Amino acid sequence: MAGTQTTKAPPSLLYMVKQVELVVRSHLDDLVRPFGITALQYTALTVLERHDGLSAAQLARDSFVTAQSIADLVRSLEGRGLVRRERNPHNRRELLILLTGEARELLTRLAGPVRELEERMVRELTAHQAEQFRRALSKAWQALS
Amino acid sequence: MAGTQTTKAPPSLLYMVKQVELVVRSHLDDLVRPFGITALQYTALTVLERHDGLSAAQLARDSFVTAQSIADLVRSLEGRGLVRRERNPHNRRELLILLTGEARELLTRLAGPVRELEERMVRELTAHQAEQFRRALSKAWQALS
DNA sequence: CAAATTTCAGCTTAACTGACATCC
DNA sequence: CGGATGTCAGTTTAGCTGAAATTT
Repeated sequence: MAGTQTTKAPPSLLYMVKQVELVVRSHLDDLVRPFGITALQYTALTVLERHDGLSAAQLARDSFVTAQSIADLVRSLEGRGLVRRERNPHNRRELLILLTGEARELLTRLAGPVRELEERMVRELTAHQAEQFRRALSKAWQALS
Repeated sequence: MAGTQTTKAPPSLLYMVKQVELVVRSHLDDLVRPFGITALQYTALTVLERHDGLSAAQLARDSFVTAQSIADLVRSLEGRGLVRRERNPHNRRELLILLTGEARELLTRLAGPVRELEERMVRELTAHQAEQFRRALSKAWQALS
């Protein structure tokens, strides 16, 4: 104990990351709820948008979760008609996960609102600061992975 | 649709925030596991460290969760001897949540490792960039709250 | 046979809602 | 009584583990 503390310690960076993620997820849930999906499912769809035809095992490795957890998520997306699964012709044990046309339409309709949310998140920053913010997040992710 | 996309869209800021939070929580869980608590419980303790004697209702409002969820968390911390609850003498329906000496010792012992984790997160940034990162997180949180 | 992928069954945790009692 | 706080009971969701089947 180094003397009496006159100013409170600021929230840690770790805490602030958590708080930002919490409030982002809350807003994202509001945006996607009318489409009958959760923020988690939406995020999985955007991952597939960048890497269509991933297998569940690959998706799981990229997401820090077990294959089992991904299986549940994919099953729910398949039930909603947003993904279909197809055997990899070169490796018959793999099931490739592919976006359906309905999913692509959903992603197109959500692109604007999601971009607005993202712009709102950085509205107090200059364009340069927003870019630095992106780089800092990327470097933080790399440094801890 | 502005023509054919030749380069993949980068991950969105929203996605990167989520990924950083995920990997931070994973490391934090590793740090606190030997003490028999979860990252979530540790985070609650650090909130109480900054605002000791909060009521469960206040804690819930600050954390975007229901009073019921906080009650479960507080009960588990009380069972581990890390907080005690005391009636507010001026308002007998309120139960103030107070850190115990054991919790303060635990926080002291974890302070170093947690600081190291935080330093690792920003090790690819200059001191100035790390400070800007903190400000960007703070502004993003405010803009969405 | 060994490793990778998927699937099946069951479990745990952390959130939620609703109903209720207590207190100011 | 009305509003805030806390508690009790039950539910849901998202993650987990372990075991088994299939393919390379």
